[in-house]
Amino acid sequence: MTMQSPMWRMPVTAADRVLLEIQRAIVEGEIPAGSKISEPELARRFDLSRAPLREALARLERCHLIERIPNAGARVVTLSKEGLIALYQLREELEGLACRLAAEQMTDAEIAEVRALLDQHLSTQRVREGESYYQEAGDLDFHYRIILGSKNPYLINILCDELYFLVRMYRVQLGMNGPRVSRAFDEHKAIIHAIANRDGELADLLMRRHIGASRRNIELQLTGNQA
Amino acid sequence: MTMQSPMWRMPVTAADRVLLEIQRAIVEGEIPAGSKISEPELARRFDLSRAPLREALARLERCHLIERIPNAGARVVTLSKEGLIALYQLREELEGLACRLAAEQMTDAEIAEVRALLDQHLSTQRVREGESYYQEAGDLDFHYRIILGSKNPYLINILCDELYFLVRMYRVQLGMNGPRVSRAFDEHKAIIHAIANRDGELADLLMRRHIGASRRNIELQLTGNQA
DNA sequence: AAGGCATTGATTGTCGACAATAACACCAAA
DNA sequence: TTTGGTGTTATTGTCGACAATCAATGCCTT
Repeated sequence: MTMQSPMWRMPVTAADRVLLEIQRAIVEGEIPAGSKISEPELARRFDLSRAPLREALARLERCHLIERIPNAGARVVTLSKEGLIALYQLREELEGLACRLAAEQMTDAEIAEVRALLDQHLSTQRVREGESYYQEAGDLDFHYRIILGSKNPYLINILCDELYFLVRMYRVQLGMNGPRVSRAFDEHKAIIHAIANRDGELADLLMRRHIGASRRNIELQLTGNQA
Repeated sequence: MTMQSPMWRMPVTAADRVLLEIQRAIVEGEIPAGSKISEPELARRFDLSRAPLREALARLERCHLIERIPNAGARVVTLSKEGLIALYQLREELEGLACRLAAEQMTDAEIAEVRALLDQHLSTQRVREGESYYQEAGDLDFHYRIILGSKNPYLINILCDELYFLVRMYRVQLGMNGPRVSRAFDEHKAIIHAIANRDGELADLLMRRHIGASRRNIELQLTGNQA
């Protein structure tokens, strides 16, 4: 039960580097959702052999960004309403659990760090109103801290390494918008406040609501723009 | 959101076959917990190249049976009390969710199938008292049905493909014992009964208790035999 | 013209060899 | 004796080529 403490290890190997690049490309839609993955083409594009590329593809499948069929190739996942709902059902449950665990596992120092982080993000947010990137990064930071605070390696692995790339893909490609950007800060503060009070049940409830609201927000975009 | 409907696809490729063999070997302790994995050695043992073997190792890492460190090799996981608790915390939460979803997603036909399955397992169990294998297989069958009944692809993937090999490893290597073998049947019946009544909350509660009891059972073995 | 079948083409899966990195042992100096 | 450095060895990461499999095209038959 070691599972290295830095969330992502430094990309030391070629497979690691190309994995990060392809992850970014897929999440940001540079490689379109639903498109076919060609191993030779990607190998040429990133100028490496197919061996490390296949290693990267295996990990992409692990975080649900591509789907592979033996002897038939891989496709980038397609975003859908059912997929979003299934994904967020899990997020609600798992991050709710993370909150309960964090309420009894996080040190006072770690909690203080998160609060400082929130204030910092709030100030930068006020300046750059509407800049979705900072909201994105700030929100991710917050959720990551809570998840890590659970101190459960399996939970951390599932959320941070396997599910969050898909979450980001939905959020980036369908866009975050409107009044949620500022409301999210208040919800974050309420959650960390509950954790600071060691009230795991309340933090759980608030986190589920927070994630549920986020899901409905994306769901609106999804039903409005396409389908 | 396709994710092929048969839980495990037929092992068509060499990597698939060797993966199954190594999984079994690790779960049953034939390859001891904590031991180092040597790629050349395993390649000779299973008479294939390192390419499909590394593919298999990547998937073994995915289901937490081995831990890899770049440029340093892989080790079989070591079983520990903390690991067991962290694993079962997740199981309780996820299978509880599976029960709530199954209560509203499973068809009457699927529910009837599970009930038939339970009766069948009960009869074979009465005959072969103490044969832990049949208990193991029957219990797995039951849980798999409920999980599949949730109809949530991500939940199914996490539980069946990533977590359950570790669960089996704990159960096989530490042994199931005592009165739980017969009690489990009653708990299973109660759970499927709640699902049949479309009472997701109750099924959730019963499943969490069921898994919690199983955890305490293994925990006893773990603290008694070693450490 | 429609359907089935074989052939062609491309892609994936697998192999053996090479290069780069890390673990290990040994030796020398403090 | 211990510590630091160094050389060796073994393991992992990467490469290019071959074999097996699948998708597509065109042809033949009904």
